Order: sequence, then C-alpha cells, then structure tokens
Amino acid sequence: MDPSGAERPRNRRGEGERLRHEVLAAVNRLLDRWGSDEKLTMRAVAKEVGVSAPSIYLHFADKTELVWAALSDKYAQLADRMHEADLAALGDGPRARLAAQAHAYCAFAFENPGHYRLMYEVRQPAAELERIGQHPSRRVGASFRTALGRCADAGLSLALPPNQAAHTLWAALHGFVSLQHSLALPTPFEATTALADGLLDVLVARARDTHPAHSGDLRLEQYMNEIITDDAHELAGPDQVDDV
Amino acid sequence: MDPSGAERPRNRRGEGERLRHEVLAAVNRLLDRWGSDEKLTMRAVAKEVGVSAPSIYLHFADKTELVWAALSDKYAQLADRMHEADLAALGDGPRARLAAQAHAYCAFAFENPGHYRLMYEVRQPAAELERIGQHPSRRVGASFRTALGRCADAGLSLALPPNQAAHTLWAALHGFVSLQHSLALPTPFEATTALADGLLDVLVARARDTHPAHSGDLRLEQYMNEIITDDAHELAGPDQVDDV
DNA sequence: TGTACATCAGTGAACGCGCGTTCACTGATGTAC
DNA sequence: TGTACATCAGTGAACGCGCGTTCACTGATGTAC
Repeated sequence: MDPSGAERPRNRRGEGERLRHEVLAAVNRLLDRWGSDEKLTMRAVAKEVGVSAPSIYLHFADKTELVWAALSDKYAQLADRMHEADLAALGDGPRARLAAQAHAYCAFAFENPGHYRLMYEVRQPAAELERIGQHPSRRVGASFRTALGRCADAGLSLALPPNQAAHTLWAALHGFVSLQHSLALPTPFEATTALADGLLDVLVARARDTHPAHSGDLRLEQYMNEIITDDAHELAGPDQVDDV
Repeated sequence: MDPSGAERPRNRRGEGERLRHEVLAAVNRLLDRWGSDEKLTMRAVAKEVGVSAPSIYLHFADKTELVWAALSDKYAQLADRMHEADLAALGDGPRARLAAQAHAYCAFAFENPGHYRLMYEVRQPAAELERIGQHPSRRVGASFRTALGRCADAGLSLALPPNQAAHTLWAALHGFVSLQHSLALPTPFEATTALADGLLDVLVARARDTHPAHSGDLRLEQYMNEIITDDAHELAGPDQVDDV
C-alpha cells in the first residue's frame, strides 16, 4: 500500500479494531490486483497493510477466517448489486428487471475476477458452510427465482418451471463467466451480457409489443465464431451419415 | 498402490518408458480418489507408484509437465466419450445424438470430479496454451456445434444461432456441474441430466411426433426446491411494488 | 566361454524456499493514587 | 502535579513443516572383445 514510503502510524489506544478493516481492505485490493489467490499469503497481506504478519492474528484466528471474512463481504456485495440493478430497472417491467440482475451478475464477475474465482472454489471449509447453514451465494439463485416469478405473474410465459429456470439461468451465467476465465476467451464484457440476453430471450417470452434484445453494434456472432470452432478435423467417418 | 507390500520390481532394460505410464496412471488414480488436486505432490505420486520421487524426473521435466500430460489424456477422453455417445445414438436422430453428448459430458464430470476441476482451473501455464494453439477443451464446444448443426439440417429449429446455442449449452452444462461441485449441492447425477434435457428442450425444437424429455420417476422439481430457495428474508420494500 | 565395461533404471539424502503460525518482547499511552 | 503501573497496538525472530527439485550414488544387465 505504501511501499518505501512513510511508515503506517500505530492506531491510537482503543482504536485497534481499525486494523481489522485495513486488513480486509488489503485482501480485497490484492485479489483485485492479481485476479487470483495464488500469492495471497499472510505476509503479502501484512505488507500491503504496512504491518507485520503476526499483527493479523490480533484480529483473525487463522488464514481461513481471514479469507472467509473477506469473501462474506463480497457475497453480500454481489447480492446487493443485483438488488440495486433490480431497483434501478423498476419502472421498466419485470423482464427488464430480470435482465438487469443478470447483467449485474456478469458485471460483478468481470470486475472482481479474483473474488469470483475464490467464491466458487471448493477450498472453503465444510465446517464453515455447516455453521452458516447454506452457501451464501444461494441468495443469487433466490433473486433470479423472484425476478422470474414476477415475470410469470405479469403474464410472460416461462419456458421452464420457475425454479428450474432460475437454476438454469444462474448456471449458464456462471458457465459463461467461468469458461471465459479458464479458457482465457477473448470475449469482452458486452459479449457475455449479449449471451445472457440471448438465454433470457429463450427462457422467458417477450410481451407482444416488444422486440428482442438488441446487442447494439456488437457482433456477437463474430465472437461466437472465435469460441466455437468447427471440428473439421474430427474423425470424419460416421459423422457424415445423416439419419432423419 | 502397494502399501507395505512387495516392492515394485525395477523395469527391465529398455523398458524404462513403462514408468512414464505408471506415473500418469498414478496421477489419475489420486485425482479420482481425492476428487481434488490439493494434495497432489510429487512425493504422493511417487509413493502411489511405489517409486522414489526423483524417479519421476526421469520422464517429466517438472510438475507442470506431469500434470499437463495427465490432463491432456483426460481432455481427449472427454471428447472421445462424447463422440462415442454420439455414435451410440446414431440411429435415434440428431436430437437424440445431441442429448447423448450432453449426457456424456455430465457423466464425465461426475465420474471424474478431480480431473474436471483441474481441467477448468486457470493454473495451466499460458505458455503451454500458446504452444498448443488453443485450449484443448474447445473440442467440446465444436462437438456441440456439429450436433446442433445436424439438428438444424434435419429441420429442427434452433432458438439461437448455432454457435451461440453451442456455447450457451456448453456454458450451462459447465455451470450445472461447477455449481454442484462448489456449492456442494445435494443433486444426484440424474438431476443434472434432467436439467440438461430441460435446456435442450428450450434450445432446439422437437419434431412434432415426439414428446418432451421424460425424467423417469425423478422429481426434478423437488431438487430445484432445495437448491433455489425463496428469498422471503429479502428487504421487503420495493419488491412488493408490481409494475406491469 | 570369460570378463571388463558402458548403460540403464532407479535411489537416499539433502538443499533452499516459502508458508502459517508462535512467542517473548517493546514502546507508547491512558489511568489510579 | 507527579509517578508507578496496567493496558494496548503492535514487532522481530524463529519454529516446523512440506514442497519441488538436485546430485552424487548404486546395483543390475546387456554387450564388445
């Protein structure tokens, strides 16, 4: 945080708790900067804060507790962000509200790739999950479910039962983001939201007086051509057989 | 592999290459056994083979090369498995062939959770990707693309452009599997294939004389209720407002 | 047929590093008397 | 007002561990002569 510069002043008496927040902020900054938790060590966090490593143990029992505390914030941020997007689109109808939430999900994943990856890795201890009762990201699924329910209530027909549609939407968005991360796909953010819009068009019918999602001047098909390549080099035997 | 038992006999002269395959097999066994790469160390692999750790370096330059070699096999296995499922359903029409490939994908992920996770993590070196040209799992997307193309050729209408449909299908399947893994969802394998079938029903229209996918006696909706919980505890303000 | 030797398939011990974590400590500061 | 002291917010050095990897080596085995 403050490399080779003035050293961090010691907190005043009774204000030791401030360090806790500084540490969490440092974790978030490192995750943002590196986009991964690979080098997220106690020493690195301490250095980022401008403090010695043992100081972290004044506020966190161990590394697991530290990481979990940082992630808990982020889970809430994701859900809050979807909620805000939902409210911002409040006047545009239930379908627009659903789309806004899906976009907010993608935006969060793009802006916080390090956090996102960590949130959906398995490293979190089962004991902690047990304590909380369920995985904190369940709020995401619930939020989609609610938005889809509103669409149905408004007379827009869903292509799948609501819960199944919610889970499918969530999984697909996660898949878009996750594949993009792990395959190092060249798709920009707009392509992902366009993919989300495409799926939404398929999952929930549009009111008769609206037209399908318009991806602006983004040529989604071009990106799709880069991602999905024809497998011309596949064993060319039985594939030629056409059978219907 | 052979704990506290007879020690592994040294390979005969000229057959040193055998160890290479034994090592790869050991890596696969450990990944299967643990469902994760957390404890996949050179020493653990060596122990599983029944050999000393430095012996591995007779056949692999470093750990990265070892893991990559093990994964390359698996990427091919996944694609092969989808191809076999495709062939097995050859007489059932292009739609059944597509479904068979989707099921094969899910089955692979369920039976090889450790490999699957590793395959879709980012730890693989960018240099290696560069060398190969593209991520080996691109074959998956291509295979879906081909199957969807056959559906379209047979007159079944697709809800999205073929490449986009292929990517959406792939991403959703990956999402189903990935969410199941990382949220420790209680859904059995059949629920995942049922979800896949549901998405397929939405993506590609059925011929008029067929009926929608039947999930047997599986009550998918029940699992969905466990996964997607209502967020009754959400801030209950503006959500009440209905606006259409 | 015998034997010296090159080669092969591996080994045991150790190096160096980075990690999470512990422990005895320090120096500033508020407070009781 | 002065001073002894408890408390607070930290620190420096080190421990113990497991990791990837290296290096000098060993003993069996095929081969040239």
